[in-house]
Amino acid sequence: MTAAATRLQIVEEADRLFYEQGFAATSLADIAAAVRISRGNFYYHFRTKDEILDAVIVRRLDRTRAMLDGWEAEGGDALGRIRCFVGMLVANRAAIMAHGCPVGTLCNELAKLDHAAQGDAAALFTLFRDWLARQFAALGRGADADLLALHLLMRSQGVATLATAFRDQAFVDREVAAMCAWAADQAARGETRCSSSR
Amino acid sequence: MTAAATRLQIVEEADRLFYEQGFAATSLADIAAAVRISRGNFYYHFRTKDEILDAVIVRRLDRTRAMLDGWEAEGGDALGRIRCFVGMLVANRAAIMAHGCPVGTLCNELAKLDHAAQGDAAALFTLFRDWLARQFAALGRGADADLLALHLLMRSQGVATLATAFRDQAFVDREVAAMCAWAADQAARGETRCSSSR
DNA sequence: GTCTATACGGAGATAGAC
DNA sequence: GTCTATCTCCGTATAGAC
Repeated sequence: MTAAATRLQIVEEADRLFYEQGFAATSLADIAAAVRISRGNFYYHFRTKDEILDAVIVRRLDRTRAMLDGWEAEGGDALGRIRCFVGMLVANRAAIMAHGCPVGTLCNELAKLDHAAQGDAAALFTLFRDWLARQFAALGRGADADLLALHLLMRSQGVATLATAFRDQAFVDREVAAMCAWAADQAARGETRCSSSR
Repeated sequence: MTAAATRLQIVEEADRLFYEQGFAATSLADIAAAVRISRGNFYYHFRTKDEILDAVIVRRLDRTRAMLDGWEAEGGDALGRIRCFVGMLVANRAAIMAHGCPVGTLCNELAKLDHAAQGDAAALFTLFRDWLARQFAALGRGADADLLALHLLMRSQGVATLATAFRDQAFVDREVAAMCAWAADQAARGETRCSSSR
């Protein structure tokens, strides 16, 4: 096995386990068992557990950027792209009901640990925030695009937290529909403003 | 020191530390140091760490009930009582930006640990949910009072999570104002339905 | 690159003196 | 009731053979 391949596997399994069990509750032994290497080998690739966390966050940032770029490339309109974002809650419903939102729960955990990587994890939110703001701007809501982005991000986080606590699929579906309706309404207001300013 | 007094102090300090640092990250040594007892003494009052968690949740349930009863007794209308709920986000803003919502973060952590007390922690949410539903019912929204309650609870959770990640006071204040406006709008719809059905 | 063996500290929990 | 001393296990991390 090449060093890069093993390293990648470690990061992949760590990513999954940190999400499912949390960062602190996941031991290096857990990760080593998942990758099927010895605990000792581990330290050839990373010096500390925190270094793995950094690598996991970098991986998540990369994959999130790729996902957002993919939605952008699909060729729909901005409202359709916003629906892609909201659709994550449906696509990952089962995982979210079991383990919450990967971003929100990581940020919460690192905040409680007062961990140095707090800011890096929050950058994941910023990626979504800025991307959403660009979509709202494209809908003619440039003036408060960032506020609308934060609002939608906020609702997705609330849905994820309650979905985990209550394990209620119907609740998720209802709130997702409400978020889509809200987004469409915001888009309509953007249109109105355009035509009224002509 | 009487047994009851020491026990109470343990639960109080554990409550605070579980909130600030998380359940798993708080050691019995941390709690013992805060209460200024030895680690050994600890086991005179509780057999396991999980038993302390149970006691902390019971305490939180009791205090939450008392708080909700207090808002009920203050004598305002249902809309005012809903504003009391939303106002928690402002009153506890600093703590929430540092450690998140006590209920949401506990539920998230216990879900990841697949902990037996998951359901007990979720009962804290149910307390707020049912209380809010009663307020919406009083506003003439009996038909979808529970859905409205869940929606408001959802938004409060989303605000708490993003407040922790971004540490943005202005965001909290804006969303709180939006929640109050939304609640007033829901109340108005309740009124309308009443008058139109006359 | 990967392994085994091990050091070392801190966790939860117990025993028994006072 | 509270203490000190101790047990055992598991965590991260290191050393050195292969």
